[in-house]
Amino acid sequence: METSINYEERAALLKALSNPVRLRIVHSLLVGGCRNVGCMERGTGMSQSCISQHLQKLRAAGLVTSERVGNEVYYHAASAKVAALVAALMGEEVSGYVL
Amino acid sequence: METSINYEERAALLKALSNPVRLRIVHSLLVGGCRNVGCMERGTGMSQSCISQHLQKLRAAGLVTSERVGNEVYYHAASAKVAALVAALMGEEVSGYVL
DNA sequence: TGAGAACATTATGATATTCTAATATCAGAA
DNA sequence: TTCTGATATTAGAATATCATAATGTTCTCA
Repeated sequence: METSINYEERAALLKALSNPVRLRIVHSLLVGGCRNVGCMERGTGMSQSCISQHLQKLRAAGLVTSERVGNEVYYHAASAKVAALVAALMGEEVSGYVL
Repeated sequence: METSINYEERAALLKALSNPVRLRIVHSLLVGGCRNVGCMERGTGMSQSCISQHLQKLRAAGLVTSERVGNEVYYHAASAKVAALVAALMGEEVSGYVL
């Protein structure tokens, strides 16, 4: 059994994505959908606090980055690696994604 | 925000994989490593019960299948979809994997 | 049939996750 | 500066996860 691979780190990546709300958020970012919290609230029906906490987890895991523009904060998928993973999961083409 | 996609189901898939021990087990199956419980025990250092419970979760999520051969039970990765997902995560080629 | 090997299941305590409610921060407009 | 909208953080309860210990089950072989 392979022992040199960092399974902890990769499992943590999956864990950060393994929640329906977070997966939806990240997928939405990749397909050019919701980028700020308000839109995600409306899209998911979850509370503002809940969305914000999920975004915090995604940030902590390095899956998304954020950028403040005036009053709002805009999110982006952090890397091509994330895109590749989600594409494999969703059965979609990475070429259709936006970072 | 896309609403017709089943994020619940896909998140559940990720969740089943999002544990270091389970990820290692599935990856091992894909690269032709450990196939039975005893080998996984030795490879991970976890107890027999613990491995068995993880295998149960993997089975329940449809990630692996099992096959009894005499005294032992042999496991296999369940689908090409699983292989594609793990390949994307690990940065490996699906072509090097076995189902 | 009986013992032992290989695996599965159950019970349980410790820890983690996830949501809601309440409160705090931060930027722009009046 | 004060109000307001947008987002973040904190506290807390309900539920889920994970490892261990103990017990069941199933197969092989003597």
